[in-house]
Amino acid sequence: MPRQPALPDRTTGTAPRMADVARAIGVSAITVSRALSRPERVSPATRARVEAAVRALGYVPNLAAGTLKSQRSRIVVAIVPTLAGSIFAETVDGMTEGLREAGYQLLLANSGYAPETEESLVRTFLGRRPDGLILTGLHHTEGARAQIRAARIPVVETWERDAAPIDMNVGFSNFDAARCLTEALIARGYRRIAFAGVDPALEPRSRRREEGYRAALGRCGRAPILHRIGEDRGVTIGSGARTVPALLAANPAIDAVLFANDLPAFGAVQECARRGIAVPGRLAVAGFGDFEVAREAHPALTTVRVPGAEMGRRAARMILDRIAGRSPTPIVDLGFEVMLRASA
Amino acid sequence: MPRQPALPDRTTGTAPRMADVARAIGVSAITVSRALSRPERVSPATRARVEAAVRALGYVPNLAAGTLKSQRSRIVVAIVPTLAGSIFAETVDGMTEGLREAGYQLLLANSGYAPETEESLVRTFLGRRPDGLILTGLHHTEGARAQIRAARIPVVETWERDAAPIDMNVGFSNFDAARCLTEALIARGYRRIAFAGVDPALEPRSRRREEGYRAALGRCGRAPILHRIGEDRGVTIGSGARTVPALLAANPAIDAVLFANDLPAFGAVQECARRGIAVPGRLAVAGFGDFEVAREAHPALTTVRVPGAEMGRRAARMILDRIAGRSPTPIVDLGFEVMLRASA
DNA sequence: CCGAGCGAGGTTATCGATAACATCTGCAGC
DNA sequence: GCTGCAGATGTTATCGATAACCTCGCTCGG
Repeated sequence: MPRQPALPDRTTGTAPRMADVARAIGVSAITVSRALSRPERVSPATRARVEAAVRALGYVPNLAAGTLKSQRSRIVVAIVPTLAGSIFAETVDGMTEGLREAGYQLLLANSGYAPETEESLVRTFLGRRPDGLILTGLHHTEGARAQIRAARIPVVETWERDAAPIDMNVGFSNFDAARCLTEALIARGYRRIAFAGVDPALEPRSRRREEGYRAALGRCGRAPILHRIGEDRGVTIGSGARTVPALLAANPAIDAVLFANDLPAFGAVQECARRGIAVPGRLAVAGFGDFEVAREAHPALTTVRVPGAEMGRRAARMILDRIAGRSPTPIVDLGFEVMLRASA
Repeated sequence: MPRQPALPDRTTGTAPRMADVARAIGVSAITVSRALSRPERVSPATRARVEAAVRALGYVPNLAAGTLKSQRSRIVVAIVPTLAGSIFAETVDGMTEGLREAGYQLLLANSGYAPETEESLVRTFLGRRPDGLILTGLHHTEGARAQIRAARIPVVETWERDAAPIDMNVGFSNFDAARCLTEALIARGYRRIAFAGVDPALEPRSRRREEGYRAALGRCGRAPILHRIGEDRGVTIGSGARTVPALLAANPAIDAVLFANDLPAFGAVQECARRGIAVPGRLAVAGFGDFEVAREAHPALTTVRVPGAEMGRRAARMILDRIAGRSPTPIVDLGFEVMLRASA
């Protein structure tokens, strides 16, 4: 049913359009558009009348229409593996923060760590014609990469560091972080150090940490001792607790264990307390991430601090810079910090 | 510059449109549209040709255009206070899960616990013409409520329970949960029970918990002992640790403390261990939420389990049901479960 | 006194998909 | 042979905002 083109027609339940606002104060639609999106381009008097009419009518601009014509959606898409477990949540918080100020919105998806899911998410979300895209990690399917490149929008990959990102990259070296932490353990005199990580095929970042650990051990001619955690429901405190007896049974001679994540490391420390295993006397424990629980553990966890929220903020800023025509540094290494505490 | 209406014009860098796909296989645009959104309405042969052409051209439908004409955005907006701290993160995970299967996308915002921020977020996000809206809690500004009602879309309020929601409601009673937990403490013989919550003006759910606590105490004629936590950076483990000495200094006679959140409760348990305060012998500690850390604490935390992820899934389902024209039960109480463990 | 220059606002065409309505083909039923 | 009808596909108008271009009136330097 065509809408009445001449009369205001406020009787039907349809939401007011820009033209309705314009008619109410006797200006054209484009003036309303300008008053709302570029206020400096209309006279203060007109601007005030537009604002009053907008309020009076309860007008809410239809951004789908604006997006269609202007080819700018003011949407940034972010794909993270999961929000649970607090690992990526603060990165996402950092992103929304930066984007909101600039009037951009965040369309969020979680891939559940599966690259194929990511690919199908990418396809669907690109349909919104986002002005930017933020991905977690560097491991994407070839199909996803092709689609992303074809979209010709700013892209930031986070949580890892790479010299050849799809477009831009903000992160830190999981490899170096784990290597430095392992070297710190070696420096402290531990010799039989195990690594407990999740399936490397599922979590590339855990794999890089494992490689860093191997590299550090290799330097002093020691063989790695690997243990898999989190077969159940991911990287939990409980999975770390269960690791302790299994690990000690399989490798009684170890004197330290490095977890790919603070949560299971914390669980291990707790479990050791329960079993009367001295930490770090009998078994040193180290984590990864420096979550709050690491500081508050007893003994406090030796771990690596990573720039979670800062990666989110920077990623948002890099996207916005590019949209604004500036050229941000395309590769940013935010580094990490080894936190030596009582557990190792 | 008008796009070539007759020739394919693949030379310019513009993304292919539906019309380009249609031209490539000699059908009309509407047939492509149908093949993609209602495949059962075109012949299998045509459908296959469309799919092939879509792949060949790398066509990605412009959802802004579709939204504009069809008045359905396939977007659901969710506003949560924060993603940090794992409280709401799993609720959001639950939402995305349910929505993705139905081809809907989640537009996420965090209000930082401030109703005024929420109001401005609502305004902006309604501009996307979402097909549904999921809010945290029942406390919204009058302006926000008016806008939401005017949008005439399905709305779900979560994390609290109310007989008169804006539209639909899925949650649990924070009041009853805290009351039951307090009564359980009383039943266990504790008499001087303190409550440690955040500023009630900032967190309505904490306030309701406090009221439940008061109600339980009132029944057995005891006066409440209140303590404020989290002046610093919100509800952290550390804030709970710092609470212990302050609380005992101000009220040496207390024998139990109920925290509005598991995180500070956990911090308190840890701090007691450090200070040699017996838990629950000298001081019983209870939390709220049943996060994993509660189970893994030492002693394990007495707390209340709340249906975090399930609220997200149900909220998504209720929205989708309404969109599909079904009439879901508008008010769902998912309940809670008092978890009696060793700490109280 | 005139025209350049600028600020304020208007006109028109268009972004890309889809709803609504129209057409066409083939086949069942009488 | 003809009507009716379902299934497949096409035509047209439109969703609501904004880019691009245009007009008008005013100020001000020479």
